[in-house]
Amino acid sequence: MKRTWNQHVVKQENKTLVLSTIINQTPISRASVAQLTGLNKGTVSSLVSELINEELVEESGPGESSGGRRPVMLLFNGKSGYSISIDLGVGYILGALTDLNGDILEQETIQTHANDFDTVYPTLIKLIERLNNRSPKSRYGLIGIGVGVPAVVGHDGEILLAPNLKWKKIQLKSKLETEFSCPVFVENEANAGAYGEMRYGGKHVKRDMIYASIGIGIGVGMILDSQLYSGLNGFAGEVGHMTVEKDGRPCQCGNLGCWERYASLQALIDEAIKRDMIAENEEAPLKQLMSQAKEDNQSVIDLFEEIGTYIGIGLTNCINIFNPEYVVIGNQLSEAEEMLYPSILRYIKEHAIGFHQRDLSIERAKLGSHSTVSGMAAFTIEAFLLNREN
Amino acid sequence: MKRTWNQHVVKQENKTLVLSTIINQTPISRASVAQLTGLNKGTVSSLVSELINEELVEESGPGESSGGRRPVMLLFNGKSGYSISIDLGVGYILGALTDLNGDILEQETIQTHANDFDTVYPTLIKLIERLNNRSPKSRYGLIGIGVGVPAVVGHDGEILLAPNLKWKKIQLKSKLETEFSCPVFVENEANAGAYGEMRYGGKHVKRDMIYASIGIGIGVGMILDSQLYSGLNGFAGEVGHMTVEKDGRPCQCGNLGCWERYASLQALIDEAIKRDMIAENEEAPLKQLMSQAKEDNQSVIDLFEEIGTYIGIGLTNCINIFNPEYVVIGNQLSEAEEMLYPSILRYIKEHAIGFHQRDLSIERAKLGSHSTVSGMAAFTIEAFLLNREN
DNA sequence: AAACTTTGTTTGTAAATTAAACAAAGTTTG
DNA sequence: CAAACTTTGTTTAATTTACAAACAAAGTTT
Repeated sequence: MKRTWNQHVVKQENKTLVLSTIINQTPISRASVAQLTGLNKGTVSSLVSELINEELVEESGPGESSGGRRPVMLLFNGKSGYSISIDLGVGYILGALTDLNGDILEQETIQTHANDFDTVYPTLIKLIERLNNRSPKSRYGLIGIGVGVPAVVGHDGEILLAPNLKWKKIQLKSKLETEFSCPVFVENEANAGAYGEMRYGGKHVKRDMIYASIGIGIGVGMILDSQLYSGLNGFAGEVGHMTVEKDGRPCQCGNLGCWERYASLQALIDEAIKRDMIAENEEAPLKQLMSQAKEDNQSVIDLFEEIGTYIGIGLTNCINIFNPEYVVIGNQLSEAEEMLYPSILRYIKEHAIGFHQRDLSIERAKLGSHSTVSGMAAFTIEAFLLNREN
Repeated sequence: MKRTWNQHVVKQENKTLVLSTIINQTPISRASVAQLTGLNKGTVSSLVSELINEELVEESGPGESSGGRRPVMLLFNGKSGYSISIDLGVGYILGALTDLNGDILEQETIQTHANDFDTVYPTLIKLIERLNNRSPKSRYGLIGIGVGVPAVVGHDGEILLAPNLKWKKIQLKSKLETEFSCPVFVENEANAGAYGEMRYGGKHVKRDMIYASIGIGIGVGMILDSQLYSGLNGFAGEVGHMTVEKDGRPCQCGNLGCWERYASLQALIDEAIKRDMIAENEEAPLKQLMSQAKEDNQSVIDLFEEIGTYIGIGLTNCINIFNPEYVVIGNQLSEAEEMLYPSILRYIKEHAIGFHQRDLSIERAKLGSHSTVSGMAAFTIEAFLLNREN
């Protein structure tokens, strides 16, 4: 007979609750799980034994007694499956093989010279195949593939527009699903970065967070109430095109005075060229400028301060609008932390609403260049763990 | 014996589901409820009979047959309880008595001349008492009181700061709860307005919406995924203090170039005085200016266009950030629709990201000056209907 | 008028949680 | 050091709830 739908849902939810409690509080005893979740000890016991059968949970040795029988500690088994995550950037592809803990086991970066899809796609396929071949044997094998792209991505995983890659309307998700017969997730790179920083970027989960991905362009991922917010069509967060100066510099997007034109890596490069600090075809412009600043070149230092101030302006807007707990700065420009942060922090301190500064932290991305890849891994893993029909 | 928690929750959720289906699709038969919710016919029958006992649902006559036995139509009974909602503004208090449908049965506006709490509070109490006395007899009586204030309100209902009222740290919620022994809800006026427009402002519920309350100041309420977003400490949405011009006009908040300094009613008045269009102590400045504009006073028309353009700048930022389905403009300045909208729409059309314009509508608040009051009613009613322990 | 349809109720069953008893393995205390 | 207490984890019986299926009621169609 078919399962009675709602009872089934209750069980599934409780099982998921038990599993995520074990993941978050590992190692933990059955008794503590029961106390934390509010479920009955018996219920926890039976659900845990199912999870052990499914190889998602393991018993480790006995723990410390607290005045009675010693508890049997439970561990989440992150080795029962693997995910492959890709950070598909402009000029590079970063691929990573992770276990279900999100820990990176293998990784590979490829420098790309052409960005057109027909060149990139075969490279991508081969990269995924190589990573997959290097994955250890496991019960569930490859549980999914996640790809982060600097693009406007629809809710259905379609790449609608990637200006810097010059891509338009590409069904990457369904192509990869056909190729590898496993679930595929495609997301905006800043959204993925935000999620990665929330999940793996610190001791405790961050409920309300703004992740500013400041590279060639600026993207912002928003975590609101512990959930990624992505708007009606799945392409919110184009905060880079927020007006910060009326009748300001023209932007490709058609607007004037966009934040991105003042506070991105591209803006830094453009200004540096204009001011004869670097050559137009400089290979590593950011490194060049950073070393000049370290050599006390005052005009370069001033330029960094200018850019920092503009970053501060945009972040202040975000803070006033969202009142987040954390602001996390990631992607390439965050490498110039030393030169930029003082002016960023100064602007925010002087201009953001006082209330909103009370519980606010501003940090550099803890995962460095792996924010996006880790976020995509988290999406993939959670989709697998939370939506199992079992 | 105590209820087994999770089974209880399932039943409660299903009952709530049945009830909201009846509310949203009224009139509807048991069979249709079963089909819409996916619940079994028997389950629906038993839940409906409980709801009828609780006087929340009524049977009306038989409906149209569709080739078989005629269905018994079910109606939501909005008369089994009443809520009182208050829009506590600067210079006025608007109070309304509503039924559980959110329909306003009685209302009263009081013009206040002093805004200090010790003067306003007794007036407020008397207003609520008068409205309560006028309420019909009903099973549940006064199910709650909702108050919308132009203030930063904490999650616990404390008024932290209301600059225009010059209030600070006022425990309005607990005071009123002691006074009237019923649940009390205090919310920011723009948040309430957003919620009101979502619930009662049109045929279908709006999932992603920005409600801009443009009065003396500017507040913005955000509905994201059908939920009011209010940030970590419950005081997000101070979008009025978003920088739109670097090194621009100074604001009381301490920042420079805040949106509110360019696009609010106060900004309109300030500029009009500066340009000698109205006197400094003009009683109804907005009406004055509107009639001047209607008399083809070009410089006044230009001023409205300027303000409209600035409103457009801020709204464009919101659109680019949130990618909402609807932008709704409410509060006093929305009365000047005629003079402002062309320039607002023009700016947005020319500057917002194209993708985000695809499914976007920009509207004037459908509920006019009742957005806030209706939103507070919705909060109160839903808290009652959805959180009954029964 | 007989056959079919749709609505709504009733009845027996299956699934899942819970409480409570019990077993196991420590710790504390007199 | 043994008896008493504590904590952990399992087992069992009871309870709750939803569901499927049968049934009753009230139409429509042929």
